[in-house]
Amino acid sequence: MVTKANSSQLSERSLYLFKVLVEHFIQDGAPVGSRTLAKDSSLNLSPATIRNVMADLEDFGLLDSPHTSSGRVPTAKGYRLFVDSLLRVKDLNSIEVEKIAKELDPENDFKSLMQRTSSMLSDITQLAGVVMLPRTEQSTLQHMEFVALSGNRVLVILVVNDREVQNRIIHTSRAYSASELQEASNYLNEIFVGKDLTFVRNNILDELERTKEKLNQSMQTAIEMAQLAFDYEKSKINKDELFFSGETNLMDVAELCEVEKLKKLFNTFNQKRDILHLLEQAISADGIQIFIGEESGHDVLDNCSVVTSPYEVDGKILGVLGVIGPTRMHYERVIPIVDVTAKMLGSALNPNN
Amino acid sequence: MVTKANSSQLSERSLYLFKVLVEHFIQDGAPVGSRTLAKDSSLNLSPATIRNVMADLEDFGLLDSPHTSSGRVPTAKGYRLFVDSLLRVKDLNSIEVEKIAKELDPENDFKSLMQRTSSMLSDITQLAGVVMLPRTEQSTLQHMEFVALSGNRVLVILVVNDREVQNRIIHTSRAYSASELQEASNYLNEIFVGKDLTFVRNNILDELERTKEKLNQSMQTAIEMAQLAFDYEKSKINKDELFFSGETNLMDVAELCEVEKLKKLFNTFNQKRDILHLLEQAISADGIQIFIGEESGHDVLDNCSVVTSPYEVDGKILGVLGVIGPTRMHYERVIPIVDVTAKMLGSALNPNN
DNA sequence: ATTTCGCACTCTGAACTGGAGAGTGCTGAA
DNA sequence: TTCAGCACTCTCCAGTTCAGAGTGCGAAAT
Repeated sequence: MVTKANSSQLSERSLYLFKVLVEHFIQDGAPVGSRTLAKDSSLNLSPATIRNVMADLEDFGLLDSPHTSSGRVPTAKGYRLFVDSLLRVKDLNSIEVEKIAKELDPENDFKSLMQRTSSMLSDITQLAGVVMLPRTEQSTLQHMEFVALSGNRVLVILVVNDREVQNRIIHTSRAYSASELQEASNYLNEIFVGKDLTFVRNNILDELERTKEKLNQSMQTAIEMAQLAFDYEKSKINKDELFFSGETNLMDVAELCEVEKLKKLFNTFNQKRDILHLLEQAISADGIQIFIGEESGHDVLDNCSVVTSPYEVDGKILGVLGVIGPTRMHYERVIPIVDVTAKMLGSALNPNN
Repeated sequence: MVTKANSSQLSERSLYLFKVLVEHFIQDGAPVGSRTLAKDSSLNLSPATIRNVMADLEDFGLLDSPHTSSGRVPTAKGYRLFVDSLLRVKDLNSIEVEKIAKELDPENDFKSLMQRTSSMLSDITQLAGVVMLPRTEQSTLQHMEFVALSGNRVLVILVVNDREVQNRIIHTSRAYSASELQEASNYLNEIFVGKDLTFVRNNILDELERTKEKLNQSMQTAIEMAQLAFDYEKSKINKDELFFSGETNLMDVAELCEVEKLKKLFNTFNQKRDILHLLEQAISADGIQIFIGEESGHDVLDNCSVVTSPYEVDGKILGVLGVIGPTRMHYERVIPIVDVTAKMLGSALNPNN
């Protein structure tokens, strides 16, 4: 299968025309025909010439025609070329930067900051926004506290990693007084603060058993608390968190507006698993990463692209955020928005500012 | 406009036929014609007779025909009559009761219990499930704790109402040591535990100022903490919480499967406001409450019904849960499910069991 | 050698058609 | 009061047609 184009490279002109075509398609959503492209390109070429070029581009796998006689549409490979080499990213105007900055008020607590970031992303792009906070490999216990509730229940509060708070309620065999619990938590904090949570879970009982000789009331209490508190610990910790927003924006996208497709897409969002998996791939990337259509490996995202960027504090990557939309999205606008948002979220999360 | 029916009451037979019609329609979703109904009713009446009855029912506003020559469909008023007087609720089989019970494991903490309840509701009904935890008028402070974080930040943990935990991070003017914070929280707990949160917010500074004479380090710390911690308190507290599940199930419902309608519906879910408003109406109802179509007053819910029930602990209503689905839903199944779930959630939340 | 023109061809989508099927309302007879 | 008969209405579907947009290719023009 030798390609008809007589050079293995596409000419400057072909690439230019390809770029114009993609831009036109992104704007309109309708397949682009030779006549339209001839007018749009301001190259003073006739439709017939354009047709030849388009045939070449099709041979290169950059274009496709939905049927014998309709205009051309970019393929996934075409989009890839477009975003990699042809796209000129627009700068954000200051109003938009301002708007982003305002939403990312560092005063907010962690979760609502994530939530707001994702909602801001969807708002400003009119697509779906997503922010991931990945499972932290290392969870350092920073503080531990027990609060007595009614009915033999005790509230356990764990502060980990200088920011996260985890609560759970445990049922105990008897009621404990506030001072007993205070003593127990003092005791446990003394031993385990600064240790990794996995370590704590694995060693807490041994540790306490080992020092059994100086067994006293507060120790006994501590043992029961620790046992219960870390019992189903495993299920709660190490769980990625994902914040979505603006899923409904995707309902306006022509490519997706069949109910069946939408249902699959929304179910994928709700399950979170697949999206997490996708975003995890982006976490090691250096900056903006773009998954186009099938590239993501999830066929629900067939007509979708995902634009992501990791966000970091002090050079340490904390998570990934991004935007999910149709393959046919305004990359030149979405890319800088994701980029700026990632940087700003990073600095909003920096405690030293 | 005199009705053609010669009595102002519908006959026993008419009501029976109406019931059969509604059941048939709920099953099939297609308008029911006289022939079909004649067969279904096992009354040995000819289609022509049935037609007369149907005309009467239409005069009463219970039925409607989409166009001149198609079968009849129940109106909102018709559904109302159906669920109020005609419906015989099925008992749940023990397998389903078992399933519900298993999901509502009382070990779980508050939020995830709500979440699981709603997800279980949607799962078992194949509709959308919703659980509301309404704004608590009364928020009693049960415990208060400060944890030092890096970078002049302090984590404030408030335990209120014997179950809820609220966290926020405040930025302080200088770094505080753990023991300083411990002292401050001890001090504040001593004074304010058991008080209403609104009261605390309004009086905390005065209170501390009043006792200024014995001003010392821990007092000063306490003042700064309290000031910051309760500063934007108002925005966090008194916020209703709403847990949705299975919204995508509604995408299968024929009546709603236009993208435009779905979008409006999903946006309504996301905003939560309207749904909260609706559920708040149900909170004072004694048991199961059903909103049919337009009755809800929200026109996004035009083709939807909402079946709700409050759930309570020790006779005190805690919140409302329910199911949202098409008007054409299997009420005889959904109603007992909502009913049982509400009761079981109540008992799962009861600390004394 | 590239570009262009002309032409036959293909495919889509909207508009129209006719017939089958389901259902109705009404009238007059049982 | 019930029912059979009948004319009528409306929907839905399958064809058919037709304009419009676009293509590919060969031959002419530059």
